[in-house]
Amino acid sequence: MLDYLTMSEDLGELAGSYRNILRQAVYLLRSMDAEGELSTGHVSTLNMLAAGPLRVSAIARFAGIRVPSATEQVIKLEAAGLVERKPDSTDARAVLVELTGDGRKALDVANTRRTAEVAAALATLSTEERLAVRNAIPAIDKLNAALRT
Amino acid sequence: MLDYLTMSEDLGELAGSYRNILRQAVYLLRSMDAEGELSTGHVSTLNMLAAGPLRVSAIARFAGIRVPSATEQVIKLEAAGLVERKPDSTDARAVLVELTGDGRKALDVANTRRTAEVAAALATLSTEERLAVRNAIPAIDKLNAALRT
DNA sequence: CCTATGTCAGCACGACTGATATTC
DNA sequence: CGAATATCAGTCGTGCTGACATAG
Repeated sequence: MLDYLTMSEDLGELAGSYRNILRQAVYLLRSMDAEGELSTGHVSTLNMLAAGPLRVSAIARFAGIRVPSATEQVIKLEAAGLVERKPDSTDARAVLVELTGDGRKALDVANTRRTAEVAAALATLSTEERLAVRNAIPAIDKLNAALRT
Repeated sequence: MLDYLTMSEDLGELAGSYRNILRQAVYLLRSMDAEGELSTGHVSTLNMLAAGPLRVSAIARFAGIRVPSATEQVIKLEAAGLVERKPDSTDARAVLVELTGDGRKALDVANTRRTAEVAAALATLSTEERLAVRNAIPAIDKLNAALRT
């Protein structure tokens, strides 16, 4: 009984800490936006396409946004010459969105810079702290998946 | 030399994983917005004020936004009756923003629901996974602070 | 006929820059 | 006078809902 109460208490406290971290993350991501480079949202979308073409509805699902919002993103990226829209030969309703060569280049530039920025911050941690972050990543992944439902 | 290369490689890999988690966090936070309740941004602002009154410029600094954006937030919260603006007796240029009783009540409701949501997700993890998350929080805090600069 | 896919139109929220008092 | 504080005006990005066309 005491154990149960203690654990509940800890869960709430841990949940509060985790909420704080989530909140920080939003501002962090935005602060990594740089002048004349891809925005965070565009980088996310292009990263999804790096593995291969996707339907607009699939982009929406993976990004956690509605289909019309995904359409809008795709239109902007197409106007910038970073993706192409092609018909799906197996389903005439669908549209396949594919990275262009320019898109892949721009994505590489953005990914390199952003990852370097995070790596530099990781370098300021102690070895133990880095280990703690590394060990938590699978659990955080699972946690995020649980929250998404 | 080999060690150095290996460590660099790991740093980049860890940085990429961390970027993935950051990206997820944005959508997670938004998905916790509920109908007829405070938005994520308002909850953040009110949480800052829970400890005591703050200047508009302090709110902007803590939230990582510009002063005009903070002013806008404060105006909306004031219109909703959740905060009050009072003059600073020590500096006539400044404005002190303070929680009202209604603001504290609304904040408690929102915090309780949001923390419960995260706690429920934490409950789906194993004890080891929860421990890994808990152990990583101080390091992630430090990491976020390093990225902010 | 009903569902799935994508687009368009119109709206809301929240950030930004630039300009403007007011006070230190 | 220059710097700091807050506000206002106007703009932009990005999400949403609702309506629609087209294809399965």
